[in-house]
This record gives sequence, C-alpha cells and structure tokens, in this order.
Amino acid sequence: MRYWLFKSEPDVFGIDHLAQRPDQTEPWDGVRNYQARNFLRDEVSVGDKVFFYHSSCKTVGIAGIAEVVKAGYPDATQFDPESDYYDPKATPDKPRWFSVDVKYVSKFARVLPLGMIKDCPQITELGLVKKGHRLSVMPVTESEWHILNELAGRQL
DNA sequence: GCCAACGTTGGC
DNA sequence: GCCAACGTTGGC
Repeated sequence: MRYWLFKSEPDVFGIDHLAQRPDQTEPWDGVRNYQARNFLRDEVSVGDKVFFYHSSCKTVGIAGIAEVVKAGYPDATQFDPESDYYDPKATPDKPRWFSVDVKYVSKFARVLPLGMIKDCPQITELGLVKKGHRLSVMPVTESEWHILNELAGRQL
C-alpha cells in the first residue's frame, strides 16, 4: 500500500464535498499535468491512502484522508466538449488523461496548515515543501504519512 | 491581486 | 532541438 497527497481547491471540490457524496466517492478528474497523470495511470492503486490537501484558499493544508477505491482509468472529462477539462487531442482510443476514484475516510478536526508542515524538521523531502513543486498528485512516504498524521492529531 | 516558478507551445 | 513567449499554479 502506498501513500499520496492530492491537491484540490476547496471552493471547487473540498473534503466536505467528498464526504457529502452519496457513496462518499468521487472520480479524481481534471489532472492535466503529465507527471501527475503518470502517477494516476501507473502507480496509484486500490487501497492506497491519500492526504486531501486544500490549496488556494484561506487555510491551505491537509484537510483529511481519502482512500483509492478504483485505480487509473481514462478521465471522462477529456472527451466532453462542455467540460473545462476537455482536450480535443484526446480520443477514447488514445486517452491522454487519467482519473482514479477516491472515497472519504476522515476529516481532521483542523486543517493541518502548510506552515506547520514546512516547519516540521522531519519533513524535508516531500514535494509540497520543496520550492517550485507544483504537482497536484505526489507520493508521500510511510514515515511522512505517520508524522503528518501525528501532527494533525496534536492539533485537537 | 501579485508574482515566482514551472510547463507547454510553436516558430525557426 | 532550441528557446522565447505565453499560460498556469499556488502561496502570500
């Protein structure tokens, strides 16, 4: 089992939206970066755990946890001319972009702010804290996962 | 809203 | 294949 961090803008789709879905499940779509795409297509697997990160909002940071319930499959929005994520160069034969499905697991009592993550001396290799890293899907190591969960728990 | 950093595009 | 121009991301 592996660990990941997925970014989302909570004004568009935050952890509360996920929790309120009928199945508490939603396709993670709209990823339009090749490196992130490769993770979704090739490496993210059913059962993997995901930090749900809120970006571009008042309190940026990790808001909670989700779980992968369906592994990489072609992102439907790339074929939909009405979608913001439509990609005219993609075809069902040759899809360019991939989704996974995620299910709500838990929400932290408080968002674990980016500033606290950056201040954590053990977290130096996570893409999130590295200058210029903009990936919206990134791997998290097992020790990072445990450290950040611990940090979040201490915020009660 | 600003701006730094990065990715993508397209002319040559 | 280079590289300038442009668009996007995302923290602040």
